[in-house]
Amino acid sequence: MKPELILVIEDDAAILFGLRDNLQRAGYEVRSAGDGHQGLELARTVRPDLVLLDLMLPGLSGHEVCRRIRVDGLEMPVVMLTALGEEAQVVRGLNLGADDYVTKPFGIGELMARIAALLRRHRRVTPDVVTIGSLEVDRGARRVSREGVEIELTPKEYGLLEFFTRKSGRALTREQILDAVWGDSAAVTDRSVDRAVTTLRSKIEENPNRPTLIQTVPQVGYRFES
Amino acid sequence: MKPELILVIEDDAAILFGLRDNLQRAGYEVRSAGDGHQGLELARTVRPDLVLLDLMLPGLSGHEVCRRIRVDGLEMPVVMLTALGEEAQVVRGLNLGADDYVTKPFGIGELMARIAALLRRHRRVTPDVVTIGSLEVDRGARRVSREGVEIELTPKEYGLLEFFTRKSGRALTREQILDAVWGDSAAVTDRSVDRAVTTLRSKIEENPNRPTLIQTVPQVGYRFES
DNA sequence: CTCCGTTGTTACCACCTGATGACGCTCAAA
DNA sequence: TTTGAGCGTCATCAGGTGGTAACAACGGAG
Repeated sequence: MKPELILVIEDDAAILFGLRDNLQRAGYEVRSAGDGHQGLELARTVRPDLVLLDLMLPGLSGHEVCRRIRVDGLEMPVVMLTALGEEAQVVRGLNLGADDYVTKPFGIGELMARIAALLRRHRRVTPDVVTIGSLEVDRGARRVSREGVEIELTPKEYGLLEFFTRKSGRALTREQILDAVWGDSAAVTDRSVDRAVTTLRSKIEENPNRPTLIQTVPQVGYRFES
Repeated sequence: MKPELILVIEDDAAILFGLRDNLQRAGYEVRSAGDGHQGLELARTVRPDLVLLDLMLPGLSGHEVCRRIRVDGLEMPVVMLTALGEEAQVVRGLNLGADDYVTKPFGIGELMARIAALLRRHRRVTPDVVTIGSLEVDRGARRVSREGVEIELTPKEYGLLEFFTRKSGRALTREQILDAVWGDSAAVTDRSVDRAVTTLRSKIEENPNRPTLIQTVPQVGYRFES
């Protein structure tokens, strides 16, 4: 099993050092950022398994980083680090989609246990390799195969498929798909979603004319079988 | 939307009363138990959406209750309530599968926010599905089925049915239905509602000639059974 | 019993939506 | 510079969808 990747967004170098040290000793891989913008960028690109997020940050605030992470559809657990006596802040953070918070100064044992609990719960919900019918999607290795033979997908095709696996069983609007797979930066028509779905179907469906994995939901978008 | 059900397992009557009061005011439905055995029994039978669990309990300890809940494969979030200065206990609790803990005395606002956050996260994974008699409407997947067999609906039919499920039990005028399902943009006669209801009935009613799910309310419109 | 307003049902067809082949732009590798 | 893969857009086409109309059925009022 690949070690789990934790992103620490924290501007206090001493605390960051302590966290990094403890996390690595516990077997996690660690990336870190010193301000909000850089942290958000890393969260988007390296897709950590969990984010440790200081509330007071230069650049974007911790709240804003958390909110944008959720807006982007990223689902990893987020743990807020706050100073004492900020209950109001905490409430706000939790409402923005944070999963937990820990008050500084914190017991390192407690923090590690919380992290382990969140990762365990999250893993239960999103396993690394997903099997739908005879199709196998290995999110860890970024590989797709059917009956052992690998299916080559382009980056966009894979991104679309991975998004589908994370939202399997739910009807997804083209807009949701665009936001998640293309990102809000790209100015793209939702016809492009259709196009991408067609090519993806041609590669992963047994019979692309009668798709079973990716269903069209008329007037809405698509649904991936669960 | 049905209110979410929270099970509180707590032996201190004063704290229990306060929790119950706050939870109900926040719109949750509350069940409670005063000892571990009874609490576990309730968790198994009523399947609450979340469990608030005191650590010190007569009968089974909070830890034991939590462990058995997980052993049983129940996946609802569990929040532990602990007294101050029990970090070791907390670590143990989190490792047993608790999702969070709160230290007494706690700020009620913080507790409520944590509860809301956990429910939100958990709900993201379990789509909301409504059951009327033997009919099952999965709003997340945009699917309808009866006894496991899927019923294919056109977009308009589904939109109409979903609207009905959201307003079930109330008589709805054709105008209300038009506004909600067709949108004010479309200039459509209210005979179209009749027609849509007819086709919908033909698909979802056991006996379309004697409708039970969608009742006609003469001179007004229709009512969906609740 | 008859008339009339309301609702159910069926047939028809204009329009829209989604699938897909073709094309061209961009970017990176050779 | 060339080449080719990736990908977004466009045009076209087939099939489904749903609105309208026309008629049937129903039920209440007089």
